Amino acid sequence: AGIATQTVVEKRLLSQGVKRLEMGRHAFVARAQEWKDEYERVILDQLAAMGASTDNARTRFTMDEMCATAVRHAFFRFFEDGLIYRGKRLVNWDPVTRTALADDEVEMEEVEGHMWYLRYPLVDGPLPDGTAHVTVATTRPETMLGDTAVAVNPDDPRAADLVGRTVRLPIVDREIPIVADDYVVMADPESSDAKAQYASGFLKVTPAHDTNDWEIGLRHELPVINVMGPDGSISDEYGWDDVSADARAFVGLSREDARAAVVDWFEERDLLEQTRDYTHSVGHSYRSHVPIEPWLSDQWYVAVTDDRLRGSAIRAQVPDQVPEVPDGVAPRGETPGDGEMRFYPDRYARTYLAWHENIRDWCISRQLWWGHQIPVWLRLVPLAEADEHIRSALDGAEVDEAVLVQSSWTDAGAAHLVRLVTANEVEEAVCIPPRSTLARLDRTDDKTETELIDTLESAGYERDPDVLDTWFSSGLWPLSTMGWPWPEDYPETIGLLDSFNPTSVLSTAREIITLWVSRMVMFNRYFLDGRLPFDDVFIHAMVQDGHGQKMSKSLGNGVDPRDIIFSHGADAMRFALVQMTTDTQDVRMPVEMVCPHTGETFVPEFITTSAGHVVAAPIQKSPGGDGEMVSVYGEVTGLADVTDERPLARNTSSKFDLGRNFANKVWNATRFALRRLDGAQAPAQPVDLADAAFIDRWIIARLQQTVADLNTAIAGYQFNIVADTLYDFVWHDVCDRYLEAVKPTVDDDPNQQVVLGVVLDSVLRLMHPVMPFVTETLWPSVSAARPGDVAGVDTPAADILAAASWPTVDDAIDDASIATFDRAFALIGQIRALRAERNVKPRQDVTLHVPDGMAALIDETGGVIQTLAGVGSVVPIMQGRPDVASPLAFEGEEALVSGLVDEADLDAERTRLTKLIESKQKQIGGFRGKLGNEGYVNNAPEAMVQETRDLLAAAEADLAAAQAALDGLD
RNA sequence: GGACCGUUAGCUCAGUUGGCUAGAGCGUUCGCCUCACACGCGAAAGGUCACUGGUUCAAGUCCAGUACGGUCCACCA
Repeated sequence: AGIATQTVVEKRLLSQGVKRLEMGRHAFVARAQEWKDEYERVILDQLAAMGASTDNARTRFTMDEMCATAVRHAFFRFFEDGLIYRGKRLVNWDPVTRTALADDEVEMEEVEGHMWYLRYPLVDGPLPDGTAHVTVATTRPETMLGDTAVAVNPDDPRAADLVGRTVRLPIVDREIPIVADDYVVMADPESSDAKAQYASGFLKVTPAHDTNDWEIGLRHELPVINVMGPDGSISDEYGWDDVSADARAFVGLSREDARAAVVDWFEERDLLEQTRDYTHSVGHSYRSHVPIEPWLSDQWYVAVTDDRLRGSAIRAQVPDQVPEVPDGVAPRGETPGDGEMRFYPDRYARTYLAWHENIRDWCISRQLWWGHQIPVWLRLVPLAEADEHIRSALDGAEVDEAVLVQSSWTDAGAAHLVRLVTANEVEEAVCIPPRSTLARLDRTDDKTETELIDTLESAGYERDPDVLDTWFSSGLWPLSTMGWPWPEDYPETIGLLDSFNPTSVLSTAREIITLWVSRMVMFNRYFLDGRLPFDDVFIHAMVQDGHGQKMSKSLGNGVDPRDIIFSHGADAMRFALVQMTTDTQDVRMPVEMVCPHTGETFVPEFITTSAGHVVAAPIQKSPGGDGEMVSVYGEVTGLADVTDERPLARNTSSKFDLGRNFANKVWNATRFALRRLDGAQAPAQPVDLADAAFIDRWIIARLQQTVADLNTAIAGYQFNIVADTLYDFVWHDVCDRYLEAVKPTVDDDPNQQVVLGVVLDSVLRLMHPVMPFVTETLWPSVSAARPGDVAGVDTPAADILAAASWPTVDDAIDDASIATFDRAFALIGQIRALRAERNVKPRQDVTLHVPDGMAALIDETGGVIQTLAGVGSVVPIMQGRPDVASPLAFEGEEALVSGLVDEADLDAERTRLTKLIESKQKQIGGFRGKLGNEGYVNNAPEAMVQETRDLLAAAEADLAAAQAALDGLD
């Protein structure tokens, strides 16, 4: 619910020829609701397609009745506690759509404009040095009608003579003071700062039409004169009451026309000193794309700078991320939640802190129809007609100063905010709580909500037409979705607040730390006695397109997850995304498109059209060359402006191939294993690993190591490590090594069948969070097929994988088996390399002639080396050298492989061994260099130095073995 | 203007308190339709870790600066 939605709905209606103002508020909100329902379905479809484990019975929308109650209750509480106030402030006003915009809805654009230098004559005549005027430099001459001062930097040499004097404002004939203010940039043509180059040293101060001037106005207590109306035209109806005869001619002009007219007026009277071209950045409305107008209007604010809100948000941070709260914030205390909120990665703790240190009160009113309407009724009455207690409360108050008083609208004792709008007119504001809160207030009258509103409206009150900023209701999310404040009114929510608030982690995007995270923390802590809404905040990376641009709807470079699911499947998409989730700030995803007609894949181009939009497609130049024809997948759809057309093609990205292949691998591996487990008998006892084959002890050890690694990674929100760990274990250890190794033995080894079943079962459990669909699908078959348990591996049965327990780890991981396997695999690697080099067919077994040490390893690993390296027989090397054999050096010993080829190729052997010798020599050189360095030997940890010595010894032994082999060739 | 992120193999990226010979996937090259999987199996080639300086026995990793790309904030920082 927000400005974007209203804009989209408005645009849609307009395309049907319907205007918002004509259809009326009620009908418009109904249309917006329809639009929201449509997109809600899309979003819920996406979530379901992606396999989000959400409780769909508790889907919530921030404008649901339950959430609306929370919003109104929260507003009422803040109002009563004096944390909501009303004040005149400059807002970012869009004169076209006539709405105020949030700062983040303003887009800064570089504009090529002018700097005009205007002369304002001194009132009391020239100075002794002849100075008769001051020259102000401005890019917005039309606002001079509202000038109430001229400012100069106190360090400016001219300040001494001029500060305290007055100038006569041309056109308006208003006498305004010259004041000293540090904000003013001093003129310096040599400066690298454009502002100083263009400055005259004198700044016209227009508090009603410029945010900086507003601040200066506050510092010098300057009058605020608003000379514009809501459409941006010059007007005398919004606070301008000294309109001179000359100025009268400007009233009614648009701001653009007024600018030209003011410049002409000055030029005609020789008061325009000069005009220079000037490029500067100007805030534009993201809706209408016109320059925004800083405009004075009445808005509602939340006093987030109050220590109860800002201070509480800061105190929530863990001390090791924020050791000390900043000055002006109460220290952490015994309040629950203090010092308990942690950001991942760490750096975002500083982002959050910096925002709160510099926070300003939050303008929460929006001139929209779509949203929670502000629950306040307002009326203006002459001071004389106000209630006695209001008059006395306002006694001595200044204009615009708001005062909370006891309300007279009901005897509930509720608050009532009053404020002098002018010296003799008072604005009364009454907040009405939601029905459920009203019913619980301790009061003696029995008026219902409707009756109260009737009473107020018959007394001349009208409801504020504005709605609340989206983030006001979003900030209440952890509360409003759990039935707060009155769960007893929603039986299905009873107990939820205590179960899910605080929740363990909030996962969100960094751009939302200020908008949303901050507000949730402030609100939750305020309303629940300090309780945090969540303990951890995980800020994930953002996906950018292949060019490093952020994906966005308006750019059209975003990707619908359903398109990826269509091309690769949900599990593949999830796996790839998890793997991309590193702790950096952003990740790139090259986007391709698939043409629905030809099936061909192409990289879309994004072009900015004359309308300022971007579309994707192969681009063709129009024949006339007077514009770009946009051809969407072969069909020319017209010139440029096709942003609302959903592309006919689907997006895809080769980024997801890896995940698709992995899902396929798991499926096939399971298929294979199930076939081998078919008919397996359940043993009476869990298998004791001491009785198991070496390869079984190894895979269980690797399983346990993997579980431990996954647990660590998950606890630290290191999701890319989770994906990589799973991939490495499942693909390489389970599939490439274990499954291959057990092929010859598993059919006849009941214990191995049990281990295989347990490994398979565990793999599915470990992979389920990342790839839920394929694993859940395989689960029933695997559960049924696994014959038994392995002692020490806890995998209790479960009907549904989603609800199956996570494997627990035995503390004592069999590291020895892992180390032994690594040695064996190194030998396997050598034999395989040899086979590849000689083009030995996979089915062709070779013979390995081994020395004693290697024989022990082969023995210990029980056939693994033979199976994985394609070794048919192992014979002691002492029995003699075969005629045709290739030597290899392993752990300092020489072995021979025969059966590779029929004829010896001595040159190939020499080349290979020489290469090996060179590489060993290089290694040895490195190790010796290190050990020869006294600094290293003396300063590095002893274990590391010893390790280097061992490595050196091993490399030297390998070198000797390789050298012996080379010599043996002759 | 400020803050933050990135720059490592042709491409997309790992590399958490500095420490073994800098890794993965894709792509490339060679050999395989080996009875789970060609979305596969085995092997190989490929990197002066953006640049400059510094700290250290030791720097992809820490510090300072530069260049390029990106994100956010902009009254403030």
